[in-house]
Amino acid sequence: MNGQFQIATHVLTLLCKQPGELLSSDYVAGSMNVNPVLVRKEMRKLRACGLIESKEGKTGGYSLALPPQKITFADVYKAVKLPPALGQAKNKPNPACPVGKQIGAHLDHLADEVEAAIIKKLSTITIFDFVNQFD
Amino acid sequence: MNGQFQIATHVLTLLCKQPGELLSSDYVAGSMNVNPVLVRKEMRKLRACGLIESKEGKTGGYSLALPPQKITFADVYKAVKLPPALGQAKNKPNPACPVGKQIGAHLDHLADEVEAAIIKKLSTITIFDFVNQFD
DNA sequence: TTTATCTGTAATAAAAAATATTACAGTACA
DNA sequence: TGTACTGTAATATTTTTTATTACAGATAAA
Repeated sequence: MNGQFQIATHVLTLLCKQPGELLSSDYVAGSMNVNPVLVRKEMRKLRACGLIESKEGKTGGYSLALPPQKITFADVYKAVKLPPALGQAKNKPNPACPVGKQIGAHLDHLADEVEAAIIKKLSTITIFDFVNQFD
Repeated sequence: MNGQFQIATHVLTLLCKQPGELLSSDYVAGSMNVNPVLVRKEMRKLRACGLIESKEGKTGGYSLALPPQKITFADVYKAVKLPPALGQAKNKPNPACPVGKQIGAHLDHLADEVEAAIIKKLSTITIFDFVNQFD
């Protein structure tokens, strides 16, 4: 189970709904029953990609760095860096086998195509679109 | 790390390259440095979806149930049943929060769209295409 | 200037998932 | 009847994810 994308999306949704306000990791974590440190870890990734900003110290917290119309889920997906959708083999196949020798490269190519398809789909949906679905 | 899709693809590739022969789980497992029981588990899924056939007893083993031109990676992906590409949250968000109350349904919808995009892409590539890439 | 409340980060523990191993019943062929 | 497979369960090991604890550093307010 991997809820990193969900954490990132939840925070971005809250930030989008409360523009101007700085939200703390404790507040967000409470709103989603998750540990505050996990929230801060995801926020680090989002900040590294320029999607959010953070302020330290008392009255510190997180805010959007871009208008929500400019943030797509492709940006979120890339920032969060989930494991590949098709998984990843742990063991090296037998190089003496003609199939084993080559299959790694072909599987990598297939995985790349799938990641590209995911990103293409996600790039069509912004945080703004997502939040507008809420009542 | 999840190598189930890779195991299934590796076996299907070997079966495609050696048509008519029955391959044993031990043979395949040795060719990819993986445990034979894992191979048999993946084969059960592929058989449940009608992609392969198996024969018990001495001289038993696995073979394709369809011509490789008829097997797409979408079939493989559905058979193997990987965890969702966007992950899945473990904890239920706070229902008292207006965002927490609704976000699950919206995230599910997004996940469905991504799975559909993956399957659409994978449905364009057959095992036959894949194996033809090999020297 | 001191205190309170945040972020940032590391270290460690606990929980969950994937893989490996062992074991053995059942099947089919020689 | 012995051999070599599949099918499957039970268990152990390894890996990954999540939770917890701890604390340094930053910033605002008392």
